[in-house]
Amino acid sequence: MTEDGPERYDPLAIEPSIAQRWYEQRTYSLRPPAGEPNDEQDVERFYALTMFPYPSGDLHMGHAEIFTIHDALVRHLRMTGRRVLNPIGWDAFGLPAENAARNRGADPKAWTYANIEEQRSTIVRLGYSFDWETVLYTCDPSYYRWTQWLFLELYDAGLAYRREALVNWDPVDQTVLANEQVVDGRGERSGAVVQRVPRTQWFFRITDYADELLEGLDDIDWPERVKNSQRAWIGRSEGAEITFKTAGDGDQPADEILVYTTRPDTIFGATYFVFAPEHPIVTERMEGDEDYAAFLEEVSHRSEIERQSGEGGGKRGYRLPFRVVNPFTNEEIPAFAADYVLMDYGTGAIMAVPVGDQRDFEFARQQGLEIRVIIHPTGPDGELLEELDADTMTEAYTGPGVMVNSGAYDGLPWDEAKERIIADVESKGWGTERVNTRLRDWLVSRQRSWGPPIPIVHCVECGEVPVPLEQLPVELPDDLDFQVQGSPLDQHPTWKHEADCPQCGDPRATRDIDTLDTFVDSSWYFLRYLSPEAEDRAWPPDAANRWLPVDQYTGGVEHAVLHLLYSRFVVKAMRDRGHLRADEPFQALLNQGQVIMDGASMSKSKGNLVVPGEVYDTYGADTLRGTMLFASAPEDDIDWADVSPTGMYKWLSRVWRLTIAEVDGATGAGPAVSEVVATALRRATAEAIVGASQDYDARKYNTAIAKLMTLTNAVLDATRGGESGPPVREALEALLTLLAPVCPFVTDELWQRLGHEGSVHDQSWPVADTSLLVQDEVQMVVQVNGKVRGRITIATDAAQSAVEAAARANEAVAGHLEGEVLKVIVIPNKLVNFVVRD
RNA sequence: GCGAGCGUGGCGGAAACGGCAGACGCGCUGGGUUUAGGUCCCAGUGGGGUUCACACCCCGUGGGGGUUCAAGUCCCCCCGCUCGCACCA
Repeated sequence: MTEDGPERYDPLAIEPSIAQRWYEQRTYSLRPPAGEPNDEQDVERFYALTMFPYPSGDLHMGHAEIFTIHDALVRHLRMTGRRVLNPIGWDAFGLPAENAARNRGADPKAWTYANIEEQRSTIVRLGYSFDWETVLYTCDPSYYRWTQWLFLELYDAGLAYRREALVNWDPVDQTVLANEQVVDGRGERSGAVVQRVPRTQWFFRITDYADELLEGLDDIDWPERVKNSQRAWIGRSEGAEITFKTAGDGDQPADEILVYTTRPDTIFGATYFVFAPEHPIVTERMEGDEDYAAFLEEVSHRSEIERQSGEGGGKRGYRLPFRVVNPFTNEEIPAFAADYVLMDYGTGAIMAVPVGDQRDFEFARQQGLEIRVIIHPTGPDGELLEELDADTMTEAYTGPGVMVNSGAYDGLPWDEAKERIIADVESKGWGTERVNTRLRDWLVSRQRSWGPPIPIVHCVECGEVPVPLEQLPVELPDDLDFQVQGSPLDQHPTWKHEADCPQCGDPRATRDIDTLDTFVDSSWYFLRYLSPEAEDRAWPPDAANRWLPVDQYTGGVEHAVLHLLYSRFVVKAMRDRGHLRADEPFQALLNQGQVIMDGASMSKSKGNLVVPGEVYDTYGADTLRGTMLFASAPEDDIDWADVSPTGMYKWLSRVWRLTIAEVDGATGAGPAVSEVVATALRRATAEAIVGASQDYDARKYNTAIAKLMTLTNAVLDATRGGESGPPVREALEALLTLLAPVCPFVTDELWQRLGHEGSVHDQSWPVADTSLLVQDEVQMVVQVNGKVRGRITIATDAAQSAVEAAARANEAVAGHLEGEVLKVIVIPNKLVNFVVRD
C-alpha cells in the first residue's frame, strides 16, 4: 500500500460495520414493533420470498447464490417505490439435528440454534436486506403450535386421516417416507433402498385437490419444467372402471372385480387378467396356500430397483387357480397375480390386452399367452396402414387404429369405439367413466422426534381424539434420549402417558407418538411471516388477503414437486376453510442455477468446497455478490472454477478510485471536462440508465453489470487528465444508484463520500434524460448481397433516396456495385442492402 | 423408452422485432509506471489468406438441408450434452 496516495478500496474496513448497523437498526423492517407488516392502503405491495434455509451448518455457496439474486431483486424493487415484504426464517425441524444427537450426543435444539446463529451472522455479513422483525423458527413452540393447528384444521375438514397402507420404510433413517421423498427406489435423504411395509399412518388427502392442482398450473408464472414435473407427478388419465367377475365353479360364489383401464376400446383383446399380488380377493382365495405365500414373500422383497431394472427375471407372475369372465365376450380367461400390477394405483387389477399394451405384451410372451389382434393401425386420415399379425409382432401397438374382432364395434375408429364402449358399459351397469391420478395421498407422519408432535390422543374408549386448541402446543419434552432403539418420543418414560382423553377423561389414553414431516412445517411458513408473534391465530386473514399470493418466490429446483406441491395444497385447503382467499401460494417462481466446481457439485468429500466466508474474507461481500450475478443469468449454473472474483474486485476498486478522485477534484478545483466530453459522458450515463433498468426489470443482472462497466469506462475516458465536474459527478451518482442492489456496501459508502446525507438505498431509481439519446447523425451499414462492404454516416431519419445516394457514393461500396442493381433494401437508421446480379 | 431444455472465441457469457456475430469480463500477448513482484495505465486478441503499410478478401454460432434481399435467431432432418419421469394399466 502506498503511504500517501489516495485512499484505496478496502471492503473489509467498511462492510462489517455497515452490515451490523443494518441488522441492529432493523433498517429493512416493514413492521412497527410487534405488529403486522406496515400496510398503508395506497402503496404497491410486493411479497418477495426466498426459500428459508435448513440449519445443518453454515451457509454454503448455493444459499449465497439464491440470496444474492433475491436481494438484488428486492433492493431494486424498493428503489422503484414498492413496499416489499422480505422475511427470513429457519426450517429448523428435521433429521440432521436428530442424527447429530444420536451420533455426537448433541442436544438437537442447541445444535440447531447454534447453526442458525452461524447462518444468521453470515446472512447479515453479506448484506441481505431481510426484515429481521419477522424471523421465525419452525422448531419453536410458538410456530409449531400453529402447525398442529393446521393439522387439526385439516382433520376437521376430513383432509387428515389415519389408515393402514403399504408405505415406504427407510431402514437407515428408521422412518416412513412420502412417495415424493423416494427417488429411484431410494430414500431421498439417506440413499437407502426403501422397503414396502404395511403400517398405520397419517395422510393428508391431497388427492381431493388433484384436478385443481393440475389446472392451477396454467395460471401461474413458473418455469415450464417445474410445471411439467408437477403435471407428471399428478399423472391424470382418463378411462373407465369396468366390473369383471370370477368364473363360477360350483361351490364358490363369483367375486366382482373392478379394473381401471384407459383403453376400454381394447376390451375384446383382453386375453388374460392380472391382480396385484396383495389384492384382497387373491389373498382371501389363496389363504393357506403355501406356494402362493412364498410367491408373495418373494415379490415383497424385490426392491423397486430390481423391479424396474428388469434384473432378476423381469416381471414375476403366478397363475391363479381360477378364471375371470370378460363381460363383453363372456369368455373365461386365465387369471394371474403379478408384480407389474400395483395395488395402490387404479383398482389393483387389470384386464390384460397384450396387443395394445407393452407390459401385457411382454408378460404374454413370457408366459406363452394368447395375443389377440383387435386393432389395425391407421394413418392420419383414417386409412389402413397394415394388418397386425399376432405371431410376428414384436411389440404392442399403441397408436391409432380401426377395430377388428370386436363384435359390434368392428370397423369403428378406436376413439369412437372408446366412447361407445364406455357408454355401453354404463348403460349395462358394468362400470363408469373414470378419471384417475398417479398422485397418492401425502403421508405426513414420521417416527422421528425432532418435529411437531401430531396433536392426537388415542383413547381406548373414544378412539382417536384431537387435542383441543387451547391445549396446543403439544410440546416436545426436552429430555429425550436419542441413544435408544426406535423412536425417542415413544421410548420416553412419561411423555406419551401425560395426556388424558380430552373427550372422556380416561387416564389410559396416550399421545400419538409420531411427528409431522418437515414438509408440513414448510408448507405454510409464508403465511406465518405475516404475523410471526401472533398468539391467537396462525395468521390474520386480512393480511393474507392483502399479501398473497407471494409475488416472487426464489429457490432451488429440487423442490419442484415436494414443497411446491404441498404448499399449493395447503393454501387451497385453507382457502376452503375460509382462512384466506388466494388460490395459489406463489404467483411467480424463479429457480436459480447451482453453484458447482469443475463441473461437479461442491462437497467436503470431493475436496472442492468453497464457502462464502473464504471469498468475503478476502475481497468482501460486494465482490462475492457481484461475482455471482455477473457470472451468468440467474437460472444458469455457475462453475466456480470459471469465475474470477479478482475481476469484480478490480472493477469495484476502479469505481472507488474514480469516485474518490471526483470528490478530491471538486474540492481541489482540478480541470473541468470539455464540452464535447461532457456531452458524450451525459449520453453514456443516459444509455446506462436505460439499459441497466431494462436488464433489472428482466432480472438479467449479468448484462446490467456489463452496462455499468461500460459507463465506468466512459468515466475513465473522460477523466484521464484529472478532470472533474458536474457531468462526472452525475455519471458516478447514476452508476452508484444502479449498482446499489448488487453491491450495497461500497455504493452506500461512496454515496456518502459524495456528500449525501441519506443512504443510496433510499434513493429512487434513476430516470434517464432520453433527449440525450437522440442524435443528429447515425452510422448505417451498407451491404451488397448481404455482405458488409462499408459504412456511412448520415442524418437521423434521412430519406431513403438520400440514404441510397450516400451509400452508392461510398468508395468501398462502389467497387461492389458493378453488376446490375436489382433491388435496394433500406432499414431506417440501420442498414442498406443492395441486391446485385453477379 | 417418453417429456423438456441446451449446443456461439482459450473461458464465463452478449446479441427484443430475422438486419454490423462475439457486448462486458476473465485469460493471454506486447508496451508504460515501479528497485522488483503485485497493483495501476495503454494497445492487441474468432480462424485463415494477403500486403512494406493503410487497407482488402475468404471462412465462421454442433452437422446437413430449406425459407429470405438478409438466419445464431424461423422451418425440416441428424448428432451431442443436461435435466425430469419411468411397469401408473
